[in-house]
Amino acid sequence: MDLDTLRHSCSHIMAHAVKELWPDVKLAIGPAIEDGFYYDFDKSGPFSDDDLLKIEQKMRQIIAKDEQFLREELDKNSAIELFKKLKEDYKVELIQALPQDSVSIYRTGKSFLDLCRGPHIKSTGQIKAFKLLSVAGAYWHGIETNPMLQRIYGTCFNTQKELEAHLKNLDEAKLRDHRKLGPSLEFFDIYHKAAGAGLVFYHPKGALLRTIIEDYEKKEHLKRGYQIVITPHIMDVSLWKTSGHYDYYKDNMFILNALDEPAVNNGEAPGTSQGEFVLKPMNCPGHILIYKSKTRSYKDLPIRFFELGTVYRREKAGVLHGLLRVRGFTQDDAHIFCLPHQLRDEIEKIIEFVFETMEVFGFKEWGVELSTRPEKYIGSLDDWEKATAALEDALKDKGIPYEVNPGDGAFYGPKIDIKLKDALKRTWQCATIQCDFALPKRFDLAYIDAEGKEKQPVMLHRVLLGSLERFIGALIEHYKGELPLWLSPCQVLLIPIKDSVVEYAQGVKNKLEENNIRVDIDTRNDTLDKKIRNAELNKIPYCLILGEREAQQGMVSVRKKGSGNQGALLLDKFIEELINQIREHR
RNA sequence: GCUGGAGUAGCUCAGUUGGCAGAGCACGUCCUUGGUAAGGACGGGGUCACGAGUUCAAUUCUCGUCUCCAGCUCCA
Repeated sequence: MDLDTLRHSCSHIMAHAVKELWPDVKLAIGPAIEDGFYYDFDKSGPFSDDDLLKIEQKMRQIIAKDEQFLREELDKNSAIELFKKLKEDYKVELIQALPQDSVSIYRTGKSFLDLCRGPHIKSTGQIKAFKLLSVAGAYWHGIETNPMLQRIYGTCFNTQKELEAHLKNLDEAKLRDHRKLGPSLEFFDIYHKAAGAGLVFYHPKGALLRTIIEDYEKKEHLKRGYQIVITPHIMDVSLWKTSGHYDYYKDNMFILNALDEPAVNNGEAPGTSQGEFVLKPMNCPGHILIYKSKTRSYKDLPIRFFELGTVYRREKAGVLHGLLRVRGFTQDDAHIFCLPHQLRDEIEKIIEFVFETMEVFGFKEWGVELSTRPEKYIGSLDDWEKATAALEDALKDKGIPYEVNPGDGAFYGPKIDIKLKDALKRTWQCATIQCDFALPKRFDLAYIDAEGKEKQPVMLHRVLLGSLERFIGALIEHYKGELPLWLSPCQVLLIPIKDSVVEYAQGVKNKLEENNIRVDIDTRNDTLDKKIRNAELNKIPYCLILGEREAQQGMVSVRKKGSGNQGALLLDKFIEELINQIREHR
């Protein structure tokens, strides 16, 4: 049975049940979605968890009756009359918006009918396995100013077994939640009371993880002809007016008043700032200023500036979510200034860089999307076409399948988004490549061409991991907190069995550290079993158990996370094997 | 920002129909010196999210604020 049809029918049965329990409720829409279905209702009070159980029960009764789904065609006007009589205002509105002359409705049982294009299953008895999951508010037509309806989510499968597997998968996702794992592994926390919401504090282990990631990225960027730059966290408001960010995102920027400061006169907007500064929400204007600091020749291009740039955005309270949406985060951000004919090659290089980086971090699958010009945009239509074509050509050149998101681009240019898929096949927005003719124009960027004439360079914005915060969240969930060896903040934990071997353990620690292995030592007064348990819970890749036997022979007893005792090895041998394994991992 | 739910020790959670606040883990001290996932005893730790109101008395009831959770809208 086609799952979409099954789920769509299941959502009708849910609406049927709701109408029987609460006849005054008005129906909105109820489609099948990925993994399930929902139906939006207009009801005066909220649905409680108990109500969900009641609805499920009623649905089971309707399913037990095995009522037929009967299709009827009606002309538009009589359909409008019918739904007006039923006081289904939302349905009336839907029908009025439909272009065709006739509409179809479906009846189930004596009492229930619904506007619907279909198709549906034959009868309600074909539903074998379903569950209602949650209630949430949702705007009518998804528009913020419209009334808020109540949406009930549910899911439905062909067999009970598949349903249970899906529910288990949902539980599995909960176990991987970075908001739980992150703090419990002492990677980070997100204080709310003392500091404010949406601000991340990296604890030593998380800061170490981030440092490892940053070091890797710096090295790779230098290798590929990028130059590392560092720009200020606050910059005069006039700069953001020039860039256009102020007009588009003023409400989402942190604006600092420093009225005792004299107005900045940067020659561009004299006197406009009156000592107002903006906490940077983007790194591009900073990089642009560096580009503009001297005359550039066509021979210098492409110029690739890379910055681990920390930006702040005043996100609405309701959108904050763990490490995925925060108010302060660090991007692995680069801006590439190039000649028009270099554009495609640069884009292709970036795409290769992205894919290689994803693989190094252990992500094997991804989806690619091309987003085009939005309603609010700057720049000329001609430039937008050129930019979009450049991105599209690069994707085609590389033979990369992609989907198009019309109108989803940035205000200054179209973009390619690369969404990686984790171990549970969930997608994470990380890399993005944006083509931009607009900012070079606004900032009057130039290079001198072979004939000595001033020309305008093209600019690419791109991030690989996106926000390091979000990426670390993705890593934690992908690996369930069990990071690969090369990323583990602590790679080896030394466990001396008793006080008399602590000195030996200290020697082992020094030796490992000389080989750049990250190592901790647990000298606390706990039993061996307890220390091993702690190491497992902290997801440390290797433990070395050190007692009299090992100390006498210069050996270490190796315990691998998840696979237990590996037996004893000479210390040198262990180090050799470990180093090989770290290399192999990436 | 919107709709709904929630907030008790560092963590996981009991509890008080309005009358001195509880457990396990974690932490500290002592005993124990161990061989591959929790050794034992004792102890410290709380403005019961915050602010008002009702009351002889509020962690408990009412209102407001903040934060978190499930979504919606948004995401340069």
